[in-house]
Amino acid sequence: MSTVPDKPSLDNIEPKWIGVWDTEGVYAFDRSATRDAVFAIDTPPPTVSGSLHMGHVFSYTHTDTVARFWRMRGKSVFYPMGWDDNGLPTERRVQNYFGVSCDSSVPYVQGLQPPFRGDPPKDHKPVPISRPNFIELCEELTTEDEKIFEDLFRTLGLSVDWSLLYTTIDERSRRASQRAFLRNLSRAEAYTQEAPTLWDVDFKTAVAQAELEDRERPGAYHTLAFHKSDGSGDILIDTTRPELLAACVALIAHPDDDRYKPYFGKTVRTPLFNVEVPVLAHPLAQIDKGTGIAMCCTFGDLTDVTWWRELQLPMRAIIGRDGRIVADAPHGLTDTQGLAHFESLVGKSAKQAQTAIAEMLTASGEMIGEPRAITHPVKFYEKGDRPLEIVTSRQWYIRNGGRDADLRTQLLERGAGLTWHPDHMRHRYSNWVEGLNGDWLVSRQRYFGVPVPVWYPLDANGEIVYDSPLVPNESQLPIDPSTDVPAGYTESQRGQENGFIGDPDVMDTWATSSLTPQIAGQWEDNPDLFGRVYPFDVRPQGHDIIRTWLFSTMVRSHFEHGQAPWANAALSGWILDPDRKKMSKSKGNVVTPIDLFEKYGSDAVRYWAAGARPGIDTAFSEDQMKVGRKLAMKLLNVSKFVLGFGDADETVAPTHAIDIAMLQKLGDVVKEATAAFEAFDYARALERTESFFWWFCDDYVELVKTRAYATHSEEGALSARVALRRALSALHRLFAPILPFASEEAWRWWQEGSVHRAPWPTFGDLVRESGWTIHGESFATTVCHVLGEIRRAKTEAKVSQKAVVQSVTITATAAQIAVLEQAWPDIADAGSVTAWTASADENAAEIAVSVILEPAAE
RNA sequence: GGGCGUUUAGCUCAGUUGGCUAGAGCAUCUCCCUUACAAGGAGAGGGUCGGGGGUUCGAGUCCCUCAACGCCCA
Repeated sequence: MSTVPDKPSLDNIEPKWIGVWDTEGVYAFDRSATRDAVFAIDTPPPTVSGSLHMGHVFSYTHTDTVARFWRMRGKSVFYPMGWDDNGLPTERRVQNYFGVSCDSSVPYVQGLQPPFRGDPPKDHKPVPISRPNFIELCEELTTEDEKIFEDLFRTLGLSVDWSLLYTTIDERSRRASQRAFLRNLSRAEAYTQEAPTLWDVDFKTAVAQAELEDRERPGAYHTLAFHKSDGSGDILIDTTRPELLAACVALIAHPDDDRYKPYFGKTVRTPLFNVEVPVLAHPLAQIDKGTGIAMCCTFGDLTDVTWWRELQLPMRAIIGRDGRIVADAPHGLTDTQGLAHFESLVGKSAKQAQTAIAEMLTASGEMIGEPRAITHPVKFYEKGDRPLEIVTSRQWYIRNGGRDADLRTQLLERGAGLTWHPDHMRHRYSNWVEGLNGDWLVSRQRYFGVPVPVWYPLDANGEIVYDSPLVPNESQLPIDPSTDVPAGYTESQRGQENGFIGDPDVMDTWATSSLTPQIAGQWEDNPDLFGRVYPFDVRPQGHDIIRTWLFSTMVRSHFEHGQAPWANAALSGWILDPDRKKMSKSKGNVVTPIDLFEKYGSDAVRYWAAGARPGIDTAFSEDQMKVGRKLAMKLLNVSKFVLGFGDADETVAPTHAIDIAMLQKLGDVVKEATAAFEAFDYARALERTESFFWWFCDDYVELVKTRAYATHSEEGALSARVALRRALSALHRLFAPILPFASEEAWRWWQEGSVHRAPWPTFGDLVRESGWTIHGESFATTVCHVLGEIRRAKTEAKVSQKAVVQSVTITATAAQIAVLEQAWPDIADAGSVTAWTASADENAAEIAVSVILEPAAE
């Protein structure tokens, strides 16, 4: 029995089916399924501090189609969602939304009311609040944002099991993050070290290599005269950072550079400050850059750090963590006039100091000529606005192969062992790992994050003993060392001599999100569950974060479990606007997903997303959404039509050749779509299904509809109805991963349960009978060619397709004529043909069709 | 500078191990209010497959080379 509405509609089918799916638990993960019966997805937790955009819709749809496919293939699909609310983006949003800033020195205020809730005026000065108050506001705002995200993902039709939801700041995540860190620490995979570190002077935090980006910036070469200590003249160097002159510790040239060979081992005196520094050789000096000899300062760039370390140079840091010149003159600066020069720079920003020092150098005659403007790449924190400085600080690191060739090789092998979709993305991984130049810096001097879970003893002088950190027992996790107390101490000993102090830092967001398989799989908290899902089947993500998220997840799993965290990595491309520019808020070309859902329906938006091949950048296209809506509507309409012929005995075998041909064609489509989905190529699966579907509607249904009405015989009608219903069932299921709403709508008119729990179709579902000898594809091609010629004749004569054809004359091979004879009654019905004649010609290149229309009635 | 990718119709893209006259959708044009669908249907026009060279009976597809664009890394 089927119940088909008179007027099928896509209106409001989203809330209708979302509700039913929830009630029926269609997407619930079966926790009793063994690992081999599970398909586990390591879903990317989106950052909730931004708005949802088309990029989310795009890539999450890709994953969802694959999830739905495997669910229909009988797998218990582990499809969790997480919200990445941990970290700097949230802090920033909270500052802007509430008009506050975090200040650890401010005391906690019970029931604090922030000055604003949204849109503080532009001239508002942030109100400093305590760290606990700040974190409360972070939690308040993320809770609101997460609700919006969930609604949107539900409307998109993601088949997520929402009971598996996690956030990267929740208790379970903090526990997993701290536990993994402590285990890294116990195995010496994590360590703390005081070292030069890339530092963002605005955010006042260290940043990791993976968060850097080069930006082309204007700069200027200043030519400075250093004075040979023996008084025999000057050596000229070019520098873009003269403000660091007081931090100069050496001049460095290439060992093969004949111009400077005579001076290696000798010393020069710096301009303005009159500090004696050595002239040294190092292969990183570039012979063809500037004058070929550079000043090494502590620190202007990463090359300076290398020189400083390898040549064992002294430290003369002059830039503070606020980006300004520090008050204390560096070691070695003793010259009275030099000290006066330095004094005039104290407190200036790097930029101000540069201007000031250029003036002084000009006055002293130690700058040769004018500064020459250039543009050059400068390192920035990817979220930052000012160039990074390098300051020395104590930080936590996790080894990642950047300083260890063996580990690097192991991690390269892990990456090589993944199946990448598309395959060429593997190069992004190996490229990055091969280029690592240091370990992974995980500590951040921020507030809203997972605390580094250690304390340090204080010695009798109140000095921190970094070498022997105090660690909590795993059963205590998660902890906050700023409020929790290490074993054997009392709160009163915090900060006291012979007492203890908590590590003040939090871990970088990636240090937690690198554990999403462990967090979602409830590692250690629920070993039974973890054993059923880990290692995961697939990590879907954007290709822009291979170096961060994908790689860091690999590192953690490699250390903790000795294996890759997943078998597959599926990379999504970018969304481009119709002008092929990357969509971004600043360009004002962002479209809100919710408006598109309302305008075209969720299925239509999914159709657009699923049309993009894996990993390929794709233009945003409302036109494609219109096509998707058309397709969804067509699916409803043809379903209504097919079901309108009434029930048919499903056990009857189709007898008419064209029916058999259609089923064989569809059987082949099922094979192709299945293979495509197995390879994560949802786009190919869609394309094959869709292309068949339009042929099915335009040609096959038109050919058989008259017969199916039982115009000629019950036997012929039954053959058509059985074939139509078999095909319809398979089509509903084939479209279900892409168009979950329309498929479900039509499926439930005549089937029990959800299409999303129905078994994925097989070739055998379509071709159940053995002994069919028809070649479906060529049979259908021959028949449809003739049908097409009849239609064309009518179009060219500018008459209705309903117009009666007096006669059709066909020249074709005997085999083709045999085909046409079998299908002729259907062709005649579809084309309103009265009579036909055929003559055999074995040499006919193609079927010749001559159509004579009946003269118009008038 | 190194790596990777892309280049096929006006636009967006398919084209799998080399194999019929290179395809689809959108857009354009023509026709048809046809009984599932007018938010529909039936048709048509439109291409030097980025350039050059090579392998082959045969190249959009394989090889070499050049170019443009994009991304990643240094």
